[in-house]
Amino acid sequence: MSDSKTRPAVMADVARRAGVSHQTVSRVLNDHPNVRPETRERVRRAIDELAYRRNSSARALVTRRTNTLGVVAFDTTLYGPASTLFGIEQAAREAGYFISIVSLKTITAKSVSEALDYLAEQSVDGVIVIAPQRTAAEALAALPAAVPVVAVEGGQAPDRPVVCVDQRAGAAAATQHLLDLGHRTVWHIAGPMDWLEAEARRDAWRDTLSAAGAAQPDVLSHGDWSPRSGYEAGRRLVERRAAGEDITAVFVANDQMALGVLRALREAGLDVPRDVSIVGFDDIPESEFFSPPLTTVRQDFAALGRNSIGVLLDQIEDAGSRPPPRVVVPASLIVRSSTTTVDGRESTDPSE
Amino acid sequence: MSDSKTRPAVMADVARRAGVSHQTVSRVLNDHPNVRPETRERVRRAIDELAYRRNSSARALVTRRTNTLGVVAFDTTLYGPASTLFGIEQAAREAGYFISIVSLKTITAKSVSEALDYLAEQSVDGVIVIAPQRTAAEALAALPAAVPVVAVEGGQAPDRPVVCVDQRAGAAAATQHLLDLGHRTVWHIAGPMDWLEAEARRDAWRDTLSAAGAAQPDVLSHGDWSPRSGYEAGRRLVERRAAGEDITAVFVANDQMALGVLRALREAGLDVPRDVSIVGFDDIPESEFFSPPLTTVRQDFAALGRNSIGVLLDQIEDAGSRPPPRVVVPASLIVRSSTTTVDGRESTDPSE
DNA sequence: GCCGATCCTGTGAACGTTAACATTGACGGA
DNA sequence: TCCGTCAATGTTAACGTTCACAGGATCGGC
Repeated sequence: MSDSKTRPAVMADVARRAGVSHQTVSRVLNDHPNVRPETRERVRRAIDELAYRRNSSARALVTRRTNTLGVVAFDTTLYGPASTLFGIEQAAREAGYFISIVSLKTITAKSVSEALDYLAEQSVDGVIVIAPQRTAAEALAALPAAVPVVAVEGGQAPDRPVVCVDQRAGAAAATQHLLDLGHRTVWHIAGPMDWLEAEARRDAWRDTLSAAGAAQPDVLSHGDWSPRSGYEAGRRLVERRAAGEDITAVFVANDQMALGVLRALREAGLDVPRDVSIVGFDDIPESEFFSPPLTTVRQDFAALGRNSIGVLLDQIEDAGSRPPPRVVVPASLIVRSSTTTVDGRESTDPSE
Repeated sequence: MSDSKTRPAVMADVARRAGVSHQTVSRVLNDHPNVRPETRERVRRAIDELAYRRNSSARALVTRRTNTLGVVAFDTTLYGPASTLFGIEQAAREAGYFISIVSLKTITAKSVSEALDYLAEQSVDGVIVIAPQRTAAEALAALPAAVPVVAVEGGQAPDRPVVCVDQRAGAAAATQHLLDLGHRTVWHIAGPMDWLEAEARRDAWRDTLSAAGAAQPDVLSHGDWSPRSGYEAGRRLVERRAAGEDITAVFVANDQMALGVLRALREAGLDVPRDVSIVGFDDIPESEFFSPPLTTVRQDFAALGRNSIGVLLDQIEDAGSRPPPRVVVPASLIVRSSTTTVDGRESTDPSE
């Protein structure tokens, strides 16, 4: 006789049990004010007794809101994207939204557009695109916005909201730190030029050197973020030093590549920081335990995620009324032992 | 006159434009065979012209299928979970399913149960729980299964399908590798004992020593997977060596901790692998560029993800008819330069 | 030329919720 | 006393699909 094995209870069942109409049940569910406390309580009890859960599809059908946000990401295996995603998910759940995710293997205009299509099919209420590459940012800018979209690290999309870390400030701090230590100039191992972050870091490095009146060497090498490419860049660095080039300080565009550089230098018998000072970018959990522990720039991914959700929800609330905001999250220099004064003393204190 | 600014087209609009009934449109959309090719084409054209997309909520309402799978994960910032998640997402999308994700900050019976509730509210068709901890696995086992669930790394849940990496085989290979190099015995730095993987690796390490007739030292230390905890374990190792203990080979439960160990050993003036051989577990991208490059065990996360989805879809198809499967994905030893023969020669070739 | 089978298409009714509007009392001021 | 207001509740109609069923062609076989 019990309904344990039959299909789950619906609103009408609850209504019957509580002796009210289904609409009253709906009102209780949606915290509508005009319900007598006593009635509300009765409905609540009926809901509990029947283990009723409202059907989200039916609700979405009539409200035209799925309460779901889409996220398009690229290589969520990397520390940065993974952390950003995590931050986004936390913030979304807190705001009562579900997160539906699409991870791209390759990032092209086509794949980005397909991902958005895919999410549109699920009728998400809004989309966050983690688009650190020029291709992705451009693809995004070109797309007609059927739903609200915010880009994370998405360059200067003219009329699209963007949330990003202050790459330039981070890179400037890294470069300035090395200059403050007395290095005549700072070399740079850059990330792939398709990446906006790589470009921003390189530009800020150049500008900082320029502002300090220091020599502006060419980019030593363009890596692909991987430790391997850092290793190769490191070997090139070693060669150029052997050829007489005066390289004492290097700003590497991310920590993983910095790891490869450290390894190449060690193999060549060079000591970090005595012979060469190294600064990375990202502050991955491993960086503190590299040999030596890496001076690097930390990005606040949690804030990035929170702000993305914040901006997106704003967009959803009042679609297109306000101008698209551009939110910048700070980055901070973390000084460890891979940097020292140019004369090779052990201290890492720039004031010494 | 155009409907560009009005609300999006629905099936009836398409039907009208194609001169058919809405039901025929539905048939075209669902690849129903009994539609004249010519009609089908006409409908297709109308769909394109109106940029029609079917409403997934309405569809879900009547089919009782959302085509969405839930994933409950813990700390998706770690390489392992992030990779697993990536694999799951790829496989799901290929199978035509959406992925809705919940990342837990803390993993308790309560938080797991809440996450499942949360996903149930979204009426997902099934759930994958990445539950590498005993707490999670037990919470999962205790929960009544409203929807099909598969556990990834979920221990021996008696009547719940489980997909996992062959931790034991991986750990055994690591230990045996060190024994084959001539080490009298192998020490172990374990992961947190709440984690099933940590336990499996430790047990397999013990069993391998036992089978080889080697001495079975106590676990050197229990870390928490972090480089820092590995560093601390490494210092303890150094102390015990200084106290005269004969420690020449260590199997560390993951790569990040192994990194910390490497650092502690280097600080103490010990050389890896000359003084101590180290094997890790996970093969994170950085491992190849540690100093020295780390011998480790690689897990096939992509296969893990694919299989999870496969098993889950099977469960959804015929709920509870077949016995819950247990799928094991292989792990493979990757030999690099952090291990060598006991007499300290440089070679890493066990046959030498 | 008829008949059943098969292919194609249309009609009407779900699915379970919320929105819009209607109804009922109770209350207070004129 | 009467009427307007407001709080509490009920009634009915969407929302946009798919499902079940019904019908009209078409075809092959006799």
